[in-house]
Amino acid sequence: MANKLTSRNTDYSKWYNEIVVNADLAENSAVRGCMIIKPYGYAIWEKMQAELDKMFKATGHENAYFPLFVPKSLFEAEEKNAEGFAKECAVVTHYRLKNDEDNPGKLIVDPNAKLEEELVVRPTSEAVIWNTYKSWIQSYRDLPILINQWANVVRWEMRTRLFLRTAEFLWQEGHTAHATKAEAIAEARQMNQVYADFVENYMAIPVIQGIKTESERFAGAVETFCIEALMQDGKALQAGTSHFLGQNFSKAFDVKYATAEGGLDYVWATSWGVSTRLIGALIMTHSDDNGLVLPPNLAPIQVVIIPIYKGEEEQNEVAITAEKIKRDLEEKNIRVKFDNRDKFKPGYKFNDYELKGVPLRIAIGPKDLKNGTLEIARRDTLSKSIVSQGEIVGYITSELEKIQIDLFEKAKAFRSENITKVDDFESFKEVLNGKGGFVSAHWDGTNESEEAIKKDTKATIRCIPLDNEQEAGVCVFSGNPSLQRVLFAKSY
RNA sequence: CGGGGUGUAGCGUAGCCCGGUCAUCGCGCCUGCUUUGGGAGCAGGAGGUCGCAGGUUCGAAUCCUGCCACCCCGACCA
Repeated sequence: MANKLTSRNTDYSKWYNEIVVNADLAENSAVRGCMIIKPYGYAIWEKMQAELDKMFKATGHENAYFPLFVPKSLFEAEEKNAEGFAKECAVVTHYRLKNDEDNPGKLIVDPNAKLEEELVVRPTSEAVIWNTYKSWIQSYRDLPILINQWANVVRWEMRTRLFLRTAEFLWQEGHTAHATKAEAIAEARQMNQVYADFVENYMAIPVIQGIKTESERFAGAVETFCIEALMQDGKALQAGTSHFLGQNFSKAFDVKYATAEGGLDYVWATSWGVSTRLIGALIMTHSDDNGLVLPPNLAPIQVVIIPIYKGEEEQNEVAITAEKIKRDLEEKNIRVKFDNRDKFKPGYKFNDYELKGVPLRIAIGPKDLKNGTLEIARRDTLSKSIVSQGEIVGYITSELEKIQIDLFEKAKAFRSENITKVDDFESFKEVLNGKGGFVSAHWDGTNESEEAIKKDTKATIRCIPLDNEQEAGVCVFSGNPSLQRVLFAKSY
């Protein structure tokens, strides 16, 4: 039987809406494609932010904040970058409304309040930041600058998709400046590694690190590193990118520094980012027909305690033990919720927390009080076991660790099954249209073949894996010689 | 912007061809009683300018015209 969440052409938004997010803002279309993140979903994002932030700090970065608005003249300074984003920019042209004389109670844009220069709502912040760096950098002593910003950005996509491609999204963007090319490349690679570590260790999503081909590269970058994940429906998802920007931005914004040797040189740059898209990746990697499945390391609630009772007296008795277990677990820094609401029955709560993806559930009722036991249920496997109250803290602690590992291993096994090597174009198409997933195939390295394949199959080159095995072969499309296999997939 | 489709309560829907007790049903919401180890049952209740504006008609959710919005497929994409 087809799993709702894993079958092809699934409307994931149904889950999103029920569980974390409501994208439906208004009858008024202007904000279509934006998302409302509900408290529970935002708690997941906060947890992700906290962990990423620690990793950024550990690698020497600091947080700062730059403006939302980018004067058009700044925006267009780096031509390739500007061109790449031009088609999806929201632009502020006026700064005032006034009463509509023909339509009492309504407002119109005041034509007298037209801005001299339009303001682009940032789709990314390179322009503002490099314009600022210009005044911060004079000497090699000012380098490196290692800054990250947590912000929202706007990209007016033709077609939006909850979490994966919303018109506005939350992200972090790191922007660094370096004295040497080697240092900047090392930084870009390092941050890609940080992303891979975070996504694998906290989100339990296996990723492939690689570099993008020219056509998939970030506009304005010399090299784009990425992490690519595979969703349950066989489509690939770009989960994060880290760019080596060369001297493109320092030249565009004229950011030069005095070298130690007394010369003058342009600065080397990187930028890197991950976004709320990762929440989408989380849902689409682990969840099942019963709702979300959250890895313990990110779950806002790791353990929920559900009391079972008849009557107020029994409820009070159960609550005493439940509260004690809650305290014991919290002492071990486990995030616990005791849901003692009388308005809902146990069965309802069971389902509710399954929908929310809470990793472990403890049920406690009269039987357990009598026997000194508890019923523990795992969200990922839906299995139940009876544990004695005295052993509960140790049991929960090790189960949470186990779930974290099991989720990752399960996703990794799925991915392994869905990387298929093919050597001719017929089987290439067959795999893509059949089981999907990544297709590992030889490619001659030309734009033309890549483009032709995309046109024919809708598959793109997701990446050239880092440390890729070199292997002579022939391009699956053109038959020309090839040095290595690359990963193709249909993607979000 | 090209090709297809839809718009009825907070959500999901029936009715539209063939105009007239047609505003239907489910979920959710409110009240009361009974319930509580896997989404409770019964009884009662609240909630709708049938996307908007015209038109045809004695009468329009239903037919006609115009407009608006949204969804799916393409170009774009963290």
